[in-house]
Amino acid sequence: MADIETGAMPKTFNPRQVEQSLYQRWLQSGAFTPAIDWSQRPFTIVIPPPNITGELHYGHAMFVAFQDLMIRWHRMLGQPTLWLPGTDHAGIATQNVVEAELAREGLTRFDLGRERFVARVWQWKEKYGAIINRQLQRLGASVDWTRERFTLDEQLSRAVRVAFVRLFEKGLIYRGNYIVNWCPRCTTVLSDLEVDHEETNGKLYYIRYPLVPTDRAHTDPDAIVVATTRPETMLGDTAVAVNPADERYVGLIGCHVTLPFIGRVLPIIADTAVDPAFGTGAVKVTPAHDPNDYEIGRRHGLPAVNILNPNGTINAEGGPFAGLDRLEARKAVVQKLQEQGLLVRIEDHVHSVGHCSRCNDIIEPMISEQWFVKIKPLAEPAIQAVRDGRIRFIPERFARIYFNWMENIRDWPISRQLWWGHRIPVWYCDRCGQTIASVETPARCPSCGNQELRQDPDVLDTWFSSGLWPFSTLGWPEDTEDLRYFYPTSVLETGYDIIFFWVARMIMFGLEFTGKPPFEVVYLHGLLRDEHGEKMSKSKGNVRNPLEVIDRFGADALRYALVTGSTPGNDMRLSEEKLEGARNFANKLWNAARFVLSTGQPPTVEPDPAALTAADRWILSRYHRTVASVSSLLEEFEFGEAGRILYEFVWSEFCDWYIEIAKVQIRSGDAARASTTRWVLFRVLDGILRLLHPYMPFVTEAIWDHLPGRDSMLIVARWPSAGPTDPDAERTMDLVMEAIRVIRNARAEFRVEAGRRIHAVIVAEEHVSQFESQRSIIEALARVEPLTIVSAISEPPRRALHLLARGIAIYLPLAEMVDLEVERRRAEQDLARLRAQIASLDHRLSEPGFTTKAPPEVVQRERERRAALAEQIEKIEERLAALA
RNA sequence: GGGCAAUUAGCUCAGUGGGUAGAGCACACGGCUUACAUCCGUGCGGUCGGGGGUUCGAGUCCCUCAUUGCCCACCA
Repeated sequence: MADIETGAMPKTFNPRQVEQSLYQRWLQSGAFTPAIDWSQRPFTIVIPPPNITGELHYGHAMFVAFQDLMIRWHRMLGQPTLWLPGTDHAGIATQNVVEAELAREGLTRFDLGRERFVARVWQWKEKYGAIINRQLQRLGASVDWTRERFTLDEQLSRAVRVAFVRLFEKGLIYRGNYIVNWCPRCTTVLSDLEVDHEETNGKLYYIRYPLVPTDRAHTDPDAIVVATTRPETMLGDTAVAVNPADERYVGLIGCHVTLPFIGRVLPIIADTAVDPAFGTGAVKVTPAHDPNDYEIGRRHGLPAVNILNPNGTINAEGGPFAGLDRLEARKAVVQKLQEQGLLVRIEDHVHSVGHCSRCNDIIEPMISEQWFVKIKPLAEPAIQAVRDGRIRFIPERFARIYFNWMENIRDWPISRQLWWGHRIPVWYCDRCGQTIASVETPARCPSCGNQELRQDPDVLDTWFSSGLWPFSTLGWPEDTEDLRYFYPTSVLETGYDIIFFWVARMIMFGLEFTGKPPFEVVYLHGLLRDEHGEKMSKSKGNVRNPLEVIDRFGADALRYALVTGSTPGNDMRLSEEKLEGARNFANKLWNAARFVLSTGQPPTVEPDPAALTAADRWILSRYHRTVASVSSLLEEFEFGEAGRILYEFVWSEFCDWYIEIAKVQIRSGDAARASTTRWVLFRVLDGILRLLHPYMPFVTEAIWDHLPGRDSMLIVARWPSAGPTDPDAERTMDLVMEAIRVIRNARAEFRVEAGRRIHAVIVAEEHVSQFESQRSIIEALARVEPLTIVSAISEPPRRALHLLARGIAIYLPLAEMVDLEVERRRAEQDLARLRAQIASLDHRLSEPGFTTKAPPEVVQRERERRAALAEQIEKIEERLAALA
């Protein structure tokens, strides 16, 4: 090998050898930390803070790939670029994993008590926070570690309290008794979003409620039958309802029944919410444990009897069933009903049952006193911001999903009966009954001076703090320089599954607290699925640690596969094959660089354009086109397409063609030509490294390291700008490459030994000089010798293969291989194909509307195609005549 | 009950101002051609889910149906 640095470059790219040290060098160079420069517009992304519940998985690698791509690209554009890292305390989720850990030690959180339990969770946070950061580093995330945040940091916690108090003082936070989703396992309230509904094969129980004796006299039946899927809730019934228009029951409205087991006397009421077609048309009403019944109860002033303890067991209201878990109570109630002859029948019934999204326990609707955010006043401006384009969703369709949710949004229960999270900044004075919301812990009650205040024991929904993330991380509520400079952020990149949980809340809070939309663009990637298309989840056991993949294929391969294998908003599967392909691409680039470096030092001065060959000018032209299209695709967030274009350019054009051509030019014996070729090789390689760096930061930086004369790292190199194209050179090379292709094709078809050189005649017509200038390239790449290039021939050679390249005739006199009969058949087949093409073109051109209505350039192009086809047909006909 | 996506080569997927269908993998044939066998060359392979419509022209726009997946919805 000729030399320079390639000695240090192994034959295959070894990511493990370079990744970690390159990351350290980036980090130490300070490239991740932007300098505030008010003369320039910054580019900012705040990381979607990973939950500290555990290690990162594949899905996280996805957001790293996209965000780091944008970040590195903008950094190369010269903008002050901030990617702010951090993690989320993830209230209920983290509390659950730590509780599960305790359970393995035979403990519950109550054994530790609140303080010790929270300390235990902090230990967990330290451990997993560190693991997550290590994983981000292995992925190559160029985040600014000097600005790392955690949602429970003191400053961010203060932001939470300030936000709460401001909403409270504005009357947008209230406390009240409403029916909510209750998870008995987590013993906390949940928002609607945290409840997963699953279709379940359940039962519909028909239960007889006896009429009170006084009512029995004037009616026919002595009981009314109701249907329910949750018979145990009958313990909390306070009425039976029928539809007022239901003739079966009109006579019973106003009568009373006796609730079995409990003995409570329940009125039979009329309410239009009752569907006469369902069940018996009579429904038991349990205002405390069913949202519908809650509404009915409100309309009719019914009492609500809560029959459940927080842990899901039946409380004293359940009489004989007190103490049983609700599901055991169901069985017991059914059995007792049966014994007493009150169970009419049981039907199979499919219905959806709410489950806790965190622990999967069955959710119980329950009346409970909670804190709520009055959401409509926040939602309206948030809808407006998207509607008027201040925030743009990519892909756009998600804006509709956002609107649909925001327009039907319900008040947000924000208190959680948990220990891990931001304590609600509200204190109660038990002496005078005052409720105090305060950023700082109040010393005494402002109205009665009582110093013994009791803080609300609950914590806030974890998404309350996440909603503040884009600005709390930059210093809000303080008016910091970071906040002024980097906020609003540029792009919010995340999965479409947390639009409601997170994106919507950030928009509402951002507008409410800062008066500005928190970001300009919401880019939503699809969810990562396994090779079988299954959603990845811990319970399915198909989650993979990205580090395992990085160890096998390299971080570049993982990132490239994630970014190019997907379309925004569409799910993707990641297969081994895709990862292999991406790894191979990194290796291809590595080896292209090894070749370029092996050619020796490039000239330091740009060569005279006149010294460039058509091939040189062609690859430079193609490179400039690539720069232009990659840049514009990135502007349009078409990351996958830009990645594919780069792949195509690097592999098919630069490696497969130009490098092969360069070998010929370098070995031509012409020192000047060899030198300009080296210049072109280095020039294009340099550009490729820059363009590819946001996709494959490690391999590109590693190669950059070997390039001569680099005094700074690629991470801070400038993004290239597109130079002029050279259509002339492109046309010439298109002809030459096509000629080489058809010759190769014929060689393969006729089984010419790969190494054998054969004679070829190109009838170049007016292109003689173009072919002549590329003679040595054609000879080498098509393996022809001697090569005869003529403008015309009087008589075509008889015993030769006749090929056409863009209408140019090429003859391969392969006397011993050519069977005239076979040749004739080939010619006839070609002719038939061309005639079919020309016929369809003629058809189009003759259609009345086409020539008049289609754009002139389209018509023109079709005419040219027709002319070219006609010319080819003519040549083949001549050839056939010659063969005859 | 609403809504959204997907349906393109054997497989996984691109195809984003409508203008002659692409890639990777797989497969077949031939190659260790001194950057790379994680490679090179050549080839095979698609009535773009069905039906209708708009248009000179539809994978691309509209309607409809089918299959699959997902989201939303207080289905006792």
